[in-house]
Amino acid sequence: MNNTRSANSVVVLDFETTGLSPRLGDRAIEIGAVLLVDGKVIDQFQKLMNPGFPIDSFIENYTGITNKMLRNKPPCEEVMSEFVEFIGGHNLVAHNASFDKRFLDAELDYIDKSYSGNFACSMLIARRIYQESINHTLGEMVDYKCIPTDGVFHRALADSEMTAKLWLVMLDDIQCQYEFSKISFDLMKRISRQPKKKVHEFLQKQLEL
DNA sequence: TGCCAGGCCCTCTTTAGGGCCTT
Repeated sequence: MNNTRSANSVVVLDFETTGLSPRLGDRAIEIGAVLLVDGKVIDQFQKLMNPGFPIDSFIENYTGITNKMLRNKPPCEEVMSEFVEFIGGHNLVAHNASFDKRFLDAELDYIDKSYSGNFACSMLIARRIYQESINHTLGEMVDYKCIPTDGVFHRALADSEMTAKLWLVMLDDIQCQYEFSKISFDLMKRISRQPKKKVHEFLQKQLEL
């Protein structure tokens, strides 16, 4: 179902992990993701995984994921083998994508697998198009854009669903403000790379092309 | 030996420093 790449499809993902750095031994403990096609969620993925060592109390409190919950869960290698099939050839989105990309790359290295899609970062785009917001955390963006939630934060599927909604709101806002008939994933990536002060000028120029 | 995230981005910048984001 997910093995084809569409210009209008993207997998929005979020990891919960044992810490901030795979290079220092941190591992994934949960992956959540939704597949967006033509602006609609048509599939989702959520699994807890056992990192092979106890998680500390900070992570238990931060995520609500406990050592007891992970005790009988499959190892990261097994879950990530399933998840790479879910990703297929789709492009990828995450909030602060550099973090999730590091963990995705590290976990797939363990099982000698890879993916072909490109990453876009919803946080970098939000910083450019919502420059007046006090900050650009996922929680603040949800409040700022009045995005409905079920009140769950810092769990992988809930955060990936909120990021997906934010992604669609940003597409809609850009499309309405600049009267684009269609906005590609590649254009969103290019927006995220523009200097903040030149984003407006960049988008206006795109309309003239 | 001991320490340890790392990419992005702004500014009192570029021979740097520090805040923002993610867990």
